[in-house]
Order: sequence, then structure tokens, then C-alpha cells
Amino acid sequence: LYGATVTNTFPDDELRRGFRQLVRMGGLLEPHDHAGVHLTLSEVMAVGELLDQGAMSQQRLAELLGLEKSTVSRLAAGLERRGWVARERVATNRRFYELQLTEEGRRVAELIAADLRAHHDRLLGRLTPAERHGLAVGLAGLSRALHDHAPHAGVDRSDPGGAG
Amino acid sequence: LYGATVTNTFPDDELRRGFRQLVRMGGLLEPHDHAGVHLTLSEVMAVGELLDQGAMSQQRLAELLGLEKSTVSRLAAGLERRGWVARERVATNRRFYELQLTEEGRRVAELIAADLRAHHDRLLGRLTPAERHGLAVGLAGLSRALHDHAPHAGVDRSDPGGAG
DNA sequence: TAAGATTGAACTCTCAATCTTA
DNA sequence: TAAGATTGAGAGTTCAATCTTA
Repeated sequence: LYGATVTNTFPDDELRRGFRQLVRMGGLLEPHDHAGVHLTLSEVMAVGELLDQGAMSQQRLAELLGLEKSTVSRLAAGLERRGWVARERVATNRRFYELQLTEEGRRVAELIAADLRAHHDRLLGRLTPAERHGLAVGLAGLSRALHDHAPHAGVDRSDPGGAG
Repeated sequence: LYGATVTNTFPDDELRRGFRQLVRMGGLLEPHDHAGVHLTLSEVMAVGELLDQGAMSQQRLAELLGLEKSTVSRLAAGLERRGWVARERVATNRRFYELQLTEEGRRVAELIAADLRAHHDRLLGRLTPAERHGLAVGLAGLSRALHDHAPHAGVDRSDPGGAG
């Protein structure tokens, strides 16, 4: 990526604008209106995790989604209000909520999963095998590099030492 | 990516959660506190575009950033208030604002550019050559596939005819 | 009418403070 | 004290409606 001819002052057009646009467009997760019901991106992610992983606490869901516990608190309340998620205090430790898909919630989650899978199939079908392979390899590496560098990993994030 | 053994009901864990986490972590664009001044991600992008592309209208900036014109209106007002961007109505057509970095704005933008480049250098330095190559190839393909599928490209995403 | 820019309402999210249970 | 969950304030964004200029 770097090393090629650089015409712009800002770094790395491909990564920078590319990633931003990709996610802004929501192309990877949209559409999130499924079968007449509307869900936010985070709600789609949430029911997906509950479908795949089963019952869990709000704290655990927040970790999986990369959201604040306060956000998940409101998110879970919304899903409960719509009848897709049941929230029950854990008997042995009443600090915990146990989140679980209702029957209706499971139905919705499975519809979304099918929609999303079809969407991704179409999307990835437009890539060449080399591009699909490259994406898998490159994202894995990037994810690892970001994780090593993450704030919560204890790395100094604002070290200006290597500027230039 | 697809084609491998699928254990989860929701599609494509790698893409789905990976991308979401990547951007949540902000690892690609952070840090965006530079030399004592704070900028939002969108402000960083904005001064970057103005540095690279020169003067432009708010509409144009909104396109480049993938933001609504209303968002850019407030964003530009903020940058103007802080003395980094000059907004002048175009003489020949007073509907347009011409956005342009001030001298101070250019100084800030160049600092950010250096910070960001160093950050990306460190990040990409943690990837193997194969991963860097894969990322470039894969992202280019994904970007193309998303663009073909994008709403503004005229593809049937939500059938504008009856969506009211 | 059309196009660029602005405003107001609503939504998602974070952060800090607080409540509740252990 | 500690940990899970909730609440309130504030930021950034979108959408729809409006203002301004052509």
C-alpha cells in the first residue's frame, strides 16, 4: 500500500477513504430492513450474537458488539419492548440479566441471517478468487496489527517518535 | 471467505464482526488529537480533503466524506469558527460556498497528515508483505463490488418507487 | 423549478455518575 | 468494595423541511 507513488499529502488514500466509505455505505451489513421490520445495525448484530451464542449477560453482549454497557442497556430494552428478547435476572446472582431470544426473536434473527448471507454471497460473488483470498489474509493481518496497537492493550498510542 | 466450514447461523463472521470492530476501534484513523487540538474523525477527513484537493463547495466535500450536506454544513461552521477554514460565497454563483483552508488550517492539516502517516506506517509495518498485498487487492475488489451495489449507483436496493 | 446551504427533530453512541446486588 | 445494569448529558449523524440564490 505504501511505497507506491504518493501524490497526496494525506496518507494512504486506499485505506483511509476506502474504509471510511465502506462502512459509511453500510454495504457490508445493510439492508437491515428485513421482512417489514426495521433494526439498527447494532440490533442486527445483537440478535445475531444471541442466535449464534445463545443466552448471555448484557456485559458480555457489549463486549461482543464493541459497545458500551449503557448502549446495550438501552438496546436490550428496545428489543425486549418489541418482544424479540427476554430479560430475566439470574436467580443465583441477581446482578446479571440473562438475555435470550424469544421464539419470535429467533424467527426474526433467522430471517435476517438468511438475508445477510444472501447479500454477502452476492457481494463476494463480484470479487475474483484472488480478491476474496486477499481480503481474508489482509483483514486478518490488519485485525492483528490493530489489536496489538489497541489502547486497551496498554500500548502508548500518542508516541510521536516515528513521525516523518 | 465463504465456502469454508460454517458453524454459525449468521453469515461471514470474519467480514461482519471484523469490519465492525476495526472501525469501532478507530485504529485506522486515530489518534485524532494532534498537537493539543482535538478534531473529530470527520474533521480530520475534511481538512485532509481540503489539503489534498484544494478549495471546494460543501456539497462536494459531503460527497468526498460520504456525509449529508447538513452534517457538512455544521462541520464547516465549526472549522470556520476555529479559524481553520474560510467560507466565502462564490461571486459568480452565490449559492455556493467556497471552502478553503486558512494558513493556520493548512498548518494543522499538515501536522495531522504527518501524524496519520506515521501511525499508518507503524500499523502496516506489523503486517507481512503478503498481508499488505492482500489488503490492497481485497479492498479494491470489495470497494468495486460495493460501488456496483450502492444506492446512488442506481441499483435496486429499496425500490424508490413504492418505498414511501 | 432547481440547487446549495441551513435548521429542527430524532436517533445511536459515549462518558460519567448512580443504583442495585453481592 | 466490586460488578452488572441504568440514567442523564452531550456529541455526531441522518432525515425532512425550509431558506436563499439562480
